[in-house]
Amino acid sequence: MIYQYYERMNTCTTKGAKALRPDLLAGMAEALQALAHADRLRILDVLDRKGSLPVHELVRVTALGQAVISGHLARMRRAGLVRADRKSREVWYAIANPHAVTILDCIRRKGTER
Amino acid sequence: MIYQYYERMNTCTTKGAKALRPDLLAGMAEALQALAHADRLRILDVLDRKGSLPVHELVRVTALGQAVISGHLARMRRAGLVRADRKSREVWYAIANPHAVTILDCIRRKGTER
DNA sequence: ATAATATATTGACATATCATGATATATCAA
DNA sequence: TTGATATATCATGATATGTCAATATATTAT
Repeated sequence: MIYQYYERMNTCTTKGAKALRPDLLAGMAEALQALAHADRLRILDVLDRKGSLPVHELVRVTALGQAVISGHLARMRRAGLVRADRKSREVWYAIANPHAVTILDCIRRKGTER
Repeated sequence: MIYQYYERMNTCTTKGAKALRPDLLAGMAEALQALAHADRLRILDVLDRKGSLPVHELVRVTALGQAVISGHLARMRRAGLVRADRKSREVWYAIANPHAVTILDCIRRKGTER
C-alpha cells in the first residue's frame, strides 16, 4: 500500500532482520509509558514550542494544579524525557530526549491529517 | 543542534502555532499506553516483519503464554493498533495503524544508533 | 530570623494494569 | 455428537498509576 510505504520512507529504514533486544524494548516501553498521558503530552508540546520554561509558567499555561504538573515533570524526569535546571528560585524544564519530539510530531501530523 | 534539526526534518514539519486539541491528546495518550509494553512492542515488531500472523505463531515466536498474547492483542485491538481476521480456525493479526510502525522505526533507529 | 515565592514530596484513596491458571467459545474432523 | 485445535475471556491477587490536599524544602528579600 502506497501510504504505508511513504510512511516508512519518511521515518526510518532500519527494519533489519534481527529482532529488537529485550532491554531496548523494556527501555522504550518505559519511555512510552512516561509519554502516555494527555497532560504530559500537553506539557511536552508546550516545552517544544517554547524551548524551556519554569514550572509556574507551565502551571499557568496548562491551568493544571501545581502538584499535578510537578508530578508529571518528576515522572518524565525519571524517564529521561525532560531535564531540569534550577535558576535561583525557579526550575526551568526542557525536553531532553529528541525521540519525544519525534513522537510529538507524529501526533501533530495526525492532527492535520487529510 | 544539528542532530535535533535532522530529527525534525526527518519526521514532520507540522509544529504550528496552535495547541494540540485535548481530544486528540487523549486519543494519542491511549494509543501510546497500548503501545507501552515490552511484550506488545515485540509483538508489533514481529507483525511488522511478517506482515500478518495467526495467534499460535505469535505464541511460538515470542515464547509467551497463549493468554498473555491474546490479552495483549485484545488491548491493541481495542486501541486500533492491530486488526484481526478469522480464517477458519485461526485468527490472523496485522498492524492496523501506520503510526505504530513509525514509532517502531523510531525504536529500531535507537537500537542502531552511534 | 521571618516572610514570601517556587517547587517537590507525601499520604490517602480510587482506579487501572499485569500475570496466571482455569474455563469458555469457535471451528473443523471423524 | 465427540474430540481436537485455536483463541478469548474470567477471576484473583499483586503492583502501579492518578488525584487531591497538605506539608516540606529551597531560594531570595527584608
